[in-house]
Amino acid sequence: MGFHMKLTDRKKQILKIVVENYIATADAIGSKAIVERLPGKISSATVRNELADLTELGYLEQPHTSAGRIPSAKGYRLYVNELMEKRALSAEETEKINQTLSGKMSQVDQIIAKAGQMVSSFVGYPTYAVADHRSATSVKRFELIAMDENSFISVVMLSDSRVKSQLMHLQLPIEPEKLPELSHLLNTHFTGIRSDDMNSRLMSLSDQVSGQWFLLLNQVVDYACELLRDASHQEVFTNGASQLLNFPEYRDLDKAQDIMSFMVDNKENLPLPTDDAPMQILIGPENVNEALKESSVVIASYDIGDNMRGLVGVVGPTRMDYATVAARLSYFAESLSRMFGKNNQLPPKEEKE
Amino acid sequence: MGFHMKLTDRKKQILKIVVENYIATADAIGSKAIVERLPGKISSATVRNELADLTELGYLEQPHTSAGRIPSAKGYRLYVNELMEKRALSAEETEKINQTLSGKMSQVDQIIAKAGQMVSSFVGYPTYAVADHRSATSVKRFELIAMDENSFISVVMLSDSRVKSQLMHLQLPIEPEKLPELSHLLNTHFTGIRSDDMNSRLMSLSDQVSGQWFLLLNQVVDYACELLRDASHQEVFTNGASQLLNFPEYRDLDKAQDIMSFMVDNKENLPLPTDDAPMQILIGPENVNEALKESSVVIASYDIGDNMRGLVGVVGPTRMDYATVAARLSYFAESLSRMFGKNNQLPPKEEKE
DNA sequence: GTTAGCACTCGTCTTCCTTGAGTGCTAACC
DNA sequence: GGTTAGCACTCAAGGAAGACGAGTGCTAAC
Repeated sequence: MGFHMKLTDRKKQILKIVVENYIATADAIGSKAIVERLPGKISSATVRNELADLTELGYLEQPHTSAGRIPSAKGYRLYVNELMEKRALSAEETEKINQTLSGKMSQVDQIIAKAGQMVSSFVGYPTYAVADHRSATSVKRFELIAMDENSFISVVMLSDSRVKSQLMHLQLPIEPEKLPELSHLLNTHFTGIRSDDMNSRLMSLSDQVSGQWFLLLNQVVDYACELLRDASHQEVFTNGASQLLNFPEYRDLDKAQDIMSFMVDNKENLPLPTDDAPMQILIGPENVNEALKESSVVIASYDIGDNMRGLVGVVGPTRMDYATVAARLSYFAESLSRMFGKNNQLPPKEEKE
Repeated sequence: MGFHMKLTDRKKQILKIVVENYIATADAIGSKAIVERLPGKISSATVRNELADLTELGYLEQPHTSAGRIPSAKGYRLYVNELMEKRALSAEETEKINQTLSGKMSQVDQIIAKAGQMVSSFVGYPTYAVADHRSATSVKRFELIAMDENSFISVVMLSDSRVKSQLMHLQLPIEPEKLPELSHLLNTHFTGIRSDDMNSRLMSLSDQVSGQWFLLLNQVVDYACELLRDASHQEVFTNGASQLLNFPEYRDLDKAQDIMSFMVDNKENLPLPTDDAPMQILIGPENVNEALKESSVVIASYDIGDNMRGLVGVVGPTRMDYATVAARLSYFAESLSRMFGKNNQLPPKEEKE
């Protein structure tokens, strides 16, 4: 048996049958059952020979001597790369997706969260969703609004077009007329910079402004720093994690516990795409994370606004239905890009400063 | 055997032993083991007689003829109401809580979410957290900030002191000077009312303002409506749901699936307290929700700001360690109230209009 | 009211056996 | 050479039978 021998067509065909059978039934398949699904008339003994070869080459595994064959991670990989038929979505499926998308969504966080939710219910696997900031976030604009003499609202617009605001209170009263002046100060000194630089800027102002003003500035700058920090390690939304318990591979309570706690409590280190491909598939041990070594992840990204992308990851057992998931997920991602991408939502903006 | 016969002290003592044993081990206990934990010298036959009585009265159950006794829901209830010793927290425990609480939190949503998280890790059971608006939310103040001639920021302050804001785009350009005028319009007509009434108000303005202005108002009012709607069915945060899988009562995959999907995907109808008691315990079948009939929930509430309370619920099997959970949870709730309650955070405000 | 004694119940664990799907190998075939 | 029939072998799964033992309920005596 050669090392880098190219697989014969028949071997590939058999591998494909094994993979698809396992995806559908979670059961090993034997030579006899394979013969039935193979087009020509071939004896089971022949198939057994082929199976032995495929096993030796590492594409298949047998759980125990008399149990038929199941795909190995390497087998899945070959299947995904070469054998899998890119499924086209049926008219009903695209229709259903379009319908799901038609509800209006306004805020970025909402789009991200909702996207995960929609994908999950549509592909039938749990998902996670997160925003991907392509470049460092900074503040684009400050605005202070007087409420009464002891409190005011500070509004902070970030470079990714999100706007955040909060009510703030003061120890000492301030005349409302002063606020525009302070806003101006903030806008001239604290926009377009990274959160790390904010404090030093603030310090350099400390002798130019009165103590009372300084306290106020400090409050607002603190708030902005907090926002920028949050922006860098973004919230991860997960959906439908409990669906995992339906799959027989997580019947083992320990495995279920592992994967669930990872999806629910440890969301932060779910995998992010490593390159710019529109879609990426990580199969079993290809996942760096220990808790995912027996699971697979399909990740897609889509555009929202400028300088931002949304990510959706689908999580399932290694025998996940890659063909269907990939088809649906990529259609989803494309639709989302079309709806919320740069061209559609935001008028082009030049970067500040 | 009388109907409303008051239980003898010995019966109560035995019930207590059964409950606490079951809480600790999840196993039924028999007469012989009970004798060992009972102070005086009593024979197992006597205990058997007592057990038979308690079973007939509905406080105990036997899984099968030769399996000892476990508490029924009624037994738990008696235990919680009368027998449970209110645990005092140890110095280390209060210290640990205080330490956990010392990190600063600014925004209301953050407090809610963080509280659930902290409680979960501290009581060792999953929790859920939600904000409880005591009175209907309305808009307190609008503010529009010009960005460029095609876009502006609308800032909406709600009656519960939260401030939300969003960037909005216009089809037709508008002169920035007009915005204060429009803000004023919004503040006079759309503050202090319920979201249901907003549309009719908007309609009544439709012939007083130009079409272009109307579009803008419409956009802002829509946004406000959305916020008010969100406020009424508030987001529910859950934490540590996967811990449930540790408990033997959820070893059954179907039950695990039920409770997990309830905690993760169906959070909205986790129980809210039915009265104003600072803490409430719902035992097994006392829960209205089908998925919780075999679980218990301990709910506590705490004050944040004016007109708002935070809720934390602890979810676990019926044999949850009520004494410990209750002690820790109530200390937590009190501490949170002390930190974020009316007196500390917000200066008193009179209601608008 | 309490206790000792005893027959009885019933879930759990272990052992042993059967069954059958699936394999790998050999030898014959085209 | 690849292909096929035949056959002995393996091994997980499922079921039956029995031993074990924790726990009960009842009776009769204290």
